[in-house]
Amino acid sequence: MPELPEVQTTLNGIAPLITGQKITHVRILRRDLRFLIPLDLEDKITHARIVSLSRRGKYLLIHLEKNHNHGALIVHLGMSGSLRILEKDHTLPLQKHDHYTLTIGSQALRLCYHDPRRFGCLLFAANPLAHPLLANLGVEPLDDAFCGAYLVAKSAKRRVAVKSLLMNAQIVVGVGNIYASEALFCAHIHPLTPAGNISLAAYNKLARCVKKILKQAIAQGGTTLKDFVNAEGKAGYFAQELAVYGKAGQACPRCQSEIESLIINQRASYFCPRCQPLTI
DNA sequence: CGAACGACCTGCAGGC
DNA sequence: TGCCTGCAGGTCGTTC
Repeated sequence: MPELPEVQTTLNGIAPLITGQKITHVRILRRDLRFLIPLDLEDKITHARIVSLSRRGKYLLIHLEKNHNHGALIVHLGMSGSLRILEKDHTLPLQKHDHYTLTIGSQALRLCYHDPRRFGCLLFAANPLAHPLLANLGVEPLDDAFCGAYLVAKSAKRRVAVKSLLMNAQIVVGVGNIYASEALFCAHIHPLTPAGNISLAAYNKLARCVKKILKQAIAQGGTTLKDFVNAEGKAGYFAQELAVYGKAGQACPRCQSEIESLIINQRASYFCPRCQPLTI
């Protein structure tokens, strides 16, 4: 579910409410997420102060300080995860698939992690950017370093489908299955085009399209297809802006041709055969 | 090294 | 109604 815009939407929602406050209680109902939640996590973060929040790719980082020691919670939402705020007067019991809660401040609110498939993770690291999960990540798509020249350099002599390249987190982070299809449609590039065959001009356009699509999605609060909810438990609105994702058989919004789908790397891909001709 | 693919886990839609 | 299959926003590890 969550790609970069959904993670950013989550960050934007919770940061103003929890920054500067202390984690007063940690409750873990299930530790067996994608990685086991470390057994010493509660000890490490209880009574820590939340210094700030940041994002690296699809990882949400909650920076903490406790007894002059610094570190960060590394949160990943996997395919089906969400973090939401439970207000003090939220007396409903936790729901199925709520796996942990962090009580913030004087019981005023709790952060609650919900994840049916348990592909997400919760870890703690003194230096999160050096953690093995983060250390080898590629550039941020919204940074200036992500540009046509970068894509040309990274795709040299590579024949993978450009959609696979775009979804390779060692190249560029945050672009998942939805936004990869959308960006390629925006850039008029067929998803199966061998990555090494694409010109600088086309890659410049693709980089601009990735940024544009991601920024639009963030502005709309992310995409809700099934169950993504933001920190307030509300849906995102970018789904209504999607041009091709999930729309096989429907009319292309640009040329009215029928949108097609195919499987690339075991992931559904959507494109307009007329707007995105395959040029090998 | 790059590339393809199975694995992890649950829920849901669709076919019979 | 129930059973079965396939599919879902991610990404790591194994294999060729």
